[in-house]
Amino acid sequence: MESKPVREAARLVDVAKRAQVSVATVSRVLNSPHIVRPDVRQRVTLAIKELGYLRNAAARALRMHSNRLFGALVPTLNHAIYAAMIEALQRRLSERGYLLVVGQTDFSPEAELLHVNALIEHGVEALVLVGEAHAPDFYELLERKQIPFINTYTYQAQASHPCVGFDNRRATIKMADYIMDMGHTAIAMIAGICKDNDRATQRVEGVRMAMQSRGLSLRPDYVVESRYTIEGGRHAMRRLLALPNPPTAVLTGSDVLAFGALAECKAQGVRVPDDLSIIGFDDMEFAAHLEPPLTTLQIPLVQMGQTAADYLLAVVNNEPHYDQIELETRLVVRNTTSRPRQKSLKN
Amino acid sequence: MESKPVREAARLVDVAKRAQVSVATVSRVLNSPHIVRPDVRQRVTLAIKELGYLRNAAARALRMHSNRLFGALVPTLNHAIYAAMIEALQRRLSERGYLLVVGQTDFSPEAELLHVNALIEHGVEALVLVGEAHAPDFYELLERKQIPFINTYTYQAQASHPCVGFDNRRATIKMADYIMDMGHTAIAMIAGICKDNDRATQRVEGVRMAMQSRGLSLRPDYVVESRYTIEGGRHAMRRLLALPNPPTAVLTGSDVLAFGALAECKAQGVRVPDDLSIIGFDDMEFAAHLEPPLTTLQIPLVQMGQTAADYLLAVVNNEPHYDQIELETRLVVRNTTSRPRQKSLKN
DNA sequence: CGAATTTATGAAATCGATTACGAGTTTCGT
DNA sequence: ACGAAACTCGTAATCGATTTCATAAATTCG
Repeated sequence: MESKPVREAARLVDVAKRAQVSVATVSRVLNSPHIVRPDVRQRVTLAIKELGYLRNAAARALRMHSNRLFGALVPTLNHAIYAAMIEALQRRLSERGYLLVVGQTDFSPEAELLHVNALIEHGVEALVLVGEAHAPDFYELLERKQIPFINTYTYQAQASHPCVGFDNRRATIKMADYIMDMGHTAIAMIAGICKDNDRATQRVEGVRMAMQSRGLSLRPDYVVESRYTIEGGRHAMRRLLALPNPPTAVLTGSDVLAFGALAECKAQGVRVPDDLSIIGFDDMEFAAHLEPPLTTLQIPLVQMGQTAADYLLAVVNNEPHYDQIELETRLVVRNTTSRPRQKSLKN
Repeated sequence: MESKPVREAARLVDVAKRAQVSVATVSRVLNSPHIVRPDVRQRVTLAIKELGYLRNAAARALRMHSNRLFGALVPTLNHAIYAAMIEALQRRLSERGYLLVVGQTDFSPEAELLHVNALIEHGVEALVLVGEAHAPDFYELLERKQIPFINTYTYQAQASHPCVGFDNRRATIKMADYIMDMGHTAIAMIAGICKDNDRATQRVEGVRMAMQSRGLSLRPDYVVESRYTIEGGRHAMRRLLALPNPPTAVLTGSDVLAFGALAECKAQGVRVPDDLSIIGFDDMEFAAHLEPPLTTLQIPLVQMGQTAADYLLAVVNNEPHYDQIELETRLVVRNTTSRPRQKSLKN
């Protein structure tokens, strides 16, 4: 059918030939149109349109040492909190003409290290990471390759690496203080899996610290780790309710866990908040629509994605910027928290 | 501080020099190690390690006309169904040594067209798309540039483009048949925004077709479109309940909408399923944990992502493949559906 | 042990866009 | 109308990895 074997993609020289100019000129109308005479510019623009010419980014990147490509490594995209951050990040980058390639680490530093090699080979100019705990080789590699990056979901004023987010310890301290102010002392924590997860670990630490500073202590059997699923939350709550002395308040490391905890309570006839108070973490959309509406800690996910983008954009363009950026969290009090009852649960 | 201005990144020639071989040889140990003598290979491998050499993908892509880079364009990452598909897609691609760049179209064909140019310039070898309705120029561009692609979340045996997913009409027909079999005739639909969204549109059509084939018709005021949020679902349900003759069953285009619908019912004291039946769409994790557990249609999101990856991988490697792939949906009956009551709701 | 193969290696061309440098052209003042 | 300054534009080198082709080394075999 096809008579002439058409070159699938028009190149700069093809445009040049058609517009009767040199490749340099075509390149110029592409990159700095103002230095090209209007009539020539128009001829070239026309040729570009007619041929449907699109730049070859590989050639451009090779010559320019820049790709307009950023990378992001998150534990998984299948958790709303990461997806929401990435959504905002991608959107902002796209506005600035950058592309985003995503990788998933499954909460594993080894997987992260593996991924980052591929990303660097592909010439990403900057990286968005999650958390501050990365493999030792990881930081070393980024340093050696001079790749700007930023840790998200984490903040420490004295952090030795760029970061944007919030202090995970202070976050759960806020939750614990609130619940202790209400009079609770039997406080449990349903956390994410802490291994290789600095955020989950710090959230538990925050609760522990807050309790200790009031002379209380976080009992080991009151700390249950679980995967970030509703089922995980249910399972953890089941364990807590089976204890001889169940807690009167349960703090969680995620709204998803709180969802599960709440569901299990209802299944077992434990009334929330009368018998038991629950606090979530993230303030996802469903939190306000649970029954009763969930008291939780709001996290600025969208702002975090945008800020991460802005930070890296500033760095690669040599613009001024702060290296540690703290964002606000906010305790949203709804109806899963109340003062503890006088008598203990088992009665 | 820095005495000698170290070249930030080692190149192939640097490795060659250090290993006392030519660049050709280094390239060979990288790409087809078996054809180079073991001792030489070892020397080269050592040099690569010592220098921390990483391939320059731009140069490689320029020469090879291939990037090991795929693209995906989804409406948004902030909806679990897209995020879950992308998660599976990315995972599979990563196993095969490919990177994935993601873009978001916000359900807008124009945004999609804009994005795809950037993706092609960056040399993506193949594209994963959502739905079958794309801008006219869009298909033409992909055709001209010879970029393999596949439409997801959609299936038609006679489709003129590659696709993997399910027939959205048949999906809601299944739901409607089920609810009609139970005796319902006053059936409403809470759909997504249908403009520029072929899946949402077809889901409404499916309900309409199923009803018509039993001599019923879908009343215009029983179709409410709304954004894919819980609040959107609540709002839509509020509209339906305010009708002079509210429906006895509500089909939805998403579990998120069903969540909202259910929440609104509870807020208004409408008992589900006694007064009103609700069916979701997607079978997300929370569906099983709502109160009562949600009857819904299960969608093979993970399988869809994997299959899309496998399809495109097969195409770019000239392996055999089917162009239209149908995946199974399954009605998961839980407790938000029952026979309608004898008397109408308003009584 | 030397000729015929087979195998391993290197030199150089190539992919496509950018840009320093220099040549050619226009503008302008006097 | 002539020369200087200001613009435009084209030639050719360059980015780094791959690969063809030719040559050198190793192996086989009579």
